[in-house]
Amino acid sequence: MSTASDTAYEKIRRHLLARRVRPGDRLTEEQLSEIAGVSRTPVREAVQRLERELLLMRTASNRIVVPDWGEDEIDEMFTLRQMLEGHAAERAATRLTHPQIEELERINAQLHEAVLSDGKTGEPDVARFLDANRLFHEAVTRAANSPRLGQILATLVEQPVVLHTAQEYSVEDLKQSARDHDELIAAFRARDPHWARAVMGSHLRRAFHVFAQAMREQREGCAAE
Amino acid sequence: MSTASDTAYEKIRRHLLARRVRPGDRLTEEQLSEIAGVSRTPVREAVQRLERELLLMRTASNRIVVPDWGEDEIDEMFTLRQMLEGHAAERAATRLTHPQIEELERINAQLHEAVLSDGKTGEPDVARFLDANRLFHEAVTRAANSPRLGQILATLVEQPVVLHTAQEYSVEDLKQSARDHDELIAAFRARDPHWARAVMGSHLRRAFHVFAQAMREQREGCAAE
DNA sequence: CTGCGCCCTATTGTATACAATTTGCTTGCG
DNA sequence: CGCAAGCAAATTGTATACAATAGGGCGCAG
Repeated sequence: MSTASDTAYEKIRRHLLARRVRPGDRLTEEQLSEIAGVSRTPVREAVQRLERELLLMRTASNRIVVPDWGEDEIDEMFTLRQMLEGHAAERAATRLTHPQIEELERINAQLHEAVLSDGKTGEPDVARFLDANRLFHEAVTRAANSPRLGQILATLVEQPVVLHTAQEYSVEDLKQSARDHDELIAAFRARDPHWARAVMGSHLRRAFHVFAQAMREQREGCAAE
Repeated sequence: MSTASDTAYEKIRRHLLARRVRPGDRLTEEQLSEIAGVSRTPVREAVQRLERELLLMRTASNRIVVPDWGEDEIDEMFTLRQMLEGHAAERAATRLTHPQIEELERINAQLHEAVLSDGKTGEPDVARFLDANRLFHEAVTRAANSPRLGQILATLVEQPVVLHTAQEYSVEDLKQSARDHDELIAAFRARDPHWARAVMGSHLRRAFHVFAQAMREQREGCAAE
C-alpha cells in the first residue's frame, strides 16, 4: 500500500466496512479525502475501484452514494462466483503443475491450522483463516490462466469480507470449508475438471448459506439495539 | 460524450481499434493526452476504463502497453460471455414483462431490416446491425435485473467491436444471428429459462467462430501486405 | 570486452487551483 | 398558495505544476 491511491482505497473501504455509513448515505469526495488523508485526485481513483466492486455507487448526477446490500445482492454475487470460480477450477484441473498443487496443499495446511490454532482458548483464528482462504482461491484462479477471468473474480471476491468484522463462523463451518479444499485438491490430482467444478460449486453455495445466515443474525442484532 | 473523460475514452479507443498501434507498443499518458486533446487527468480515467476492458494493460512499473489479443483470448472472452449472458437469459426468461418482450421484437425487427436494407446494392447495413444487436443484448441483460452481472457484461461486450472495422460478415451469418434472436424471443414467450440459456449459448458460440474466422482472414491480409 | 553502479531523463503519481455542473432555496409572479 | 425561474452554495470535472520513481545510458573497473 505504497501509493496514495491504495491507502485511500484501504481507508475508505475500512470506513465503509466499519458501518460508519449507512445505505443511502451520500458522501463527497472531499469528505473521503479527509478520511483518507490524501487529496481528491487519488481519492477519485479509489472511488472508481470501490464502484467497480459496488461498495460505492454514483447517482445520475455523479454523486457518491452507499448502495444497499440486501440478501438478493449477496445471493447473486455468490451465484456469479460459483459460475466463474467453477469455470476457473475446471480450467485449473488440466493446467496445474505438480509444484502448484503442492503449493495449494501448503496453503490449505495453514487453513487447517487456523481452524484449530489457539490451543488454549480453542477459538479458531478467523483472520488467518480468511487470509489463507483468499490465497487458496487466488491460486486456483491464477492457475486457470485467464487474465480476464482473474480480473472479474478479483473484484467479486473482495466483497464477502464486507461483513466479516462482526461475523461468528462456527468451527464446524470452518472445518467443512477446509475439507472442501482438500477434496478440490484431490480433484486436481485426479485431473478431473468436472469433479473440480462440482466441488467448487457446492463449496461456494454452502458458503453463501453460512454467510447469509450470519448476516441475518447480525441484522437482528442491529434491530434489537 | 459530454465529459472530457468520455471523449478521451472514445478517441483513444478509436486509435487502438484503427490499428495505429501494435501489441507490445508502449504508450505514455502524455501521448494519449495529445491524441485525445485533453489533459492527463481525464486521460488517466479513460485508461483505467480501457484497462478494465483489457484494451490496455500496465506493466509491473505501471507503464501503459498494448496487450496481445490472440485467438485464445478471444475464445476465453466469448466463453465468459456465454456463461454470463446464458445466465442473464435464464433470469430474463422468468422476469421479462410483456411490454419488454415487445420491445425486444421491435429491436429485432430493426436488426432484420439492417440485414436486407439497401435495396439496390443488396449490401447489409453492418453498422446498424451491430447497433441493434447491442441494444438487444443490453435489453436482455437489463431484464436479468442483476446490477453486478450487467456491469461485468458491459465491459466484456465492448470488445468484439474491436475488429469490426475491417470485418466482412457474410449475409448468411447475419441472417442466422437474427434467427437466433427470434428463437430467443420464443423462449422468453414460453417463459422457459433452459431454452433461453441454450439458445443464447449456441448463438454466442457460433458468433465466436464467425468472429475468429474473420480475424484469421484479416491477419492473413495483413501478412500479405 | 563485459558487468556493475550511478546519474540523468522520461514517466507516472499527487496536490492544488480553477471551471463547469448540479442542487436546493428563494423570490416573484400567476 | 403553488409553481417556476434564477441565483448562490456545494460538488464534481479538468488543467497544470510539482514530487516521486523507474529505466536507460554512460563511464569505470576488472
